[in-house]
Amino acid sequence: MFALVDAVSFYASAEKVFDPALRTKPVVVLTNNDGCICAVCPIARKLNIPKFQPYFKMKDYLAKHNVVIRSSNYELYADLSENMMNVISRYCDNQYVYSIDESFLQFTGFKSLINDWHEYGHKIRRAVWRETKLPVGVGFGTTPTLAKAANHAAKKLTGYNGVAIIDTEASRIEILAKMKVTDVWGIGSRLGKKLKLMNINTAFDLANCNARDMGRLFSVLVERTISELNGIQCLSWDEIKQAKKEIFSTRSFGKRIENRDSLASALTTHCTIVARKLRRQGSLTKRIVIFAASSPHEDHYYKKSFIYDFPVATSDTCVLAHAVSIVLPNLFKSGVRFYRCGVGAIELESAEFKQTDMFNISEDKPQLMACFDQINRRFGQDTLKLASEKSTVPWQMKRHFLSPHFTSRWQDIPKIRC
DNA sequence: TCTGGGGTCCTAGGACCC
DNA sequence: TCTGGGGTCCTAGGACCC
Repeated sequence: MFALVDAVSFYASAEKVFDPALRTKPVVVLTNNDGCICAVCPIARKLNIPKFQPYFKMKDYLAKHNVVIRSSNYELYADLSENMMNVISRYCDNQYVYSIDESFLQFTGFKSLINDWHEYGHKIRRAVWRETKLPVGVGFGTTPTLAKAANHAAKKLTGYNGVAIIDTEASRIEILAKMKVTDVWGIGSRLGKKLKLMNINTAFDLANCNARDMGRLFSVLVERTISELNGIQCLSWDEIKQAKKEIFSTRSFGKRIENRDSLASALTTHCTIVARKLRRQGSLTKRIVIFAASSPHEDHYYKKSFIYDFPVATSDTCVLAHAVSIVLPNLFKSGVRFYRCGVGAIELESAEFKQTDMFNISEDKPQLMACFDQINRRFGQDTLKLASEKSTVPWQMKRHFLSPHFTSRWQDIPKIRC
């Protein structure tokens, strides 16, 4: 049995944790740079506010309905996520954190203790609410994809009230028949359109297709999804947990930049993020891509990327940053109003089995990096940085509606009056 | 005044090699 | 009469997720 536990519109719920006055109000949260709406709380959902619409297009509508707007406060969300995951981890013997607000659970050693999955799901919900004030949905299923489907039912379909279980043929059919095909994990809007032409509308319709045929028609992913919907497990626990094959850091700028130094400092910052993620995963990269672009919404779209190969795989921030300085003269073009840039590690290998070079030309300083990570983990991500990142950041994100840093800044810690 | 997220993986097609 | 393989690497673009 698998479970998927995730928060109800996590970012919006997170905003309500330390600001209880918001709990009865419609709240939406915007992406970086206040670009799009990325989280809509259940109250706001009733106003038919769509996700991933540009904010400026919805601005008037939100104002008209007195919707509370917040910029993404990732420092806060990361802390609340950690608290939430810790509580959940007590209820299983194997947890995989799949995204900031979702985790898959396995109960191998717990089975004898659980005689009622329904009651157990509610137990998890109550504990998370009691300890973190975050509402979660719990879905149980015999495959990861069915657990995802049950989770969808728990939160979106009427009558489930936060917990749903797919463990029998009847419960499987009941839930899948009520789900749109595009609500299935792995089926997006594009595939949804094509499936509709084939008269496949619900998750149950899809489950009844021949997996092999559909695999040939679309992709292996679709084939696996169909099998999983039929209770045939294709994604093993290890596969779910598999190390990432690519690691990217990209961002658009708060305002356009046109000078070379700013672009250099932004790219260096992306290097530090990518290198940090690599080290956390225990990976090294042999190859990175460095890119910069103007806005695709403007005329004269400029986009350029360079591949940089390292002689020896690395996860050293300084080595990655050096690659930026080499590539930059070819990437930067004066007159271009840069809108976005990024760095991606695209050929990863395990740090455990590092291939060294006969002449030992590696410039990695693993101990320095370990120290670097330790200090930044303890005192905040910006405590130590490369000089080339610069301290003044003209390209910083727009976050006009930011809530206080309740958990990560002394002066923002909530005060309780007795 | 101007404004449009961020991350990961897969596939198809071309180029090249033996 | 018609016919010619199989593997790897690279890249761009598509698709999905939250």
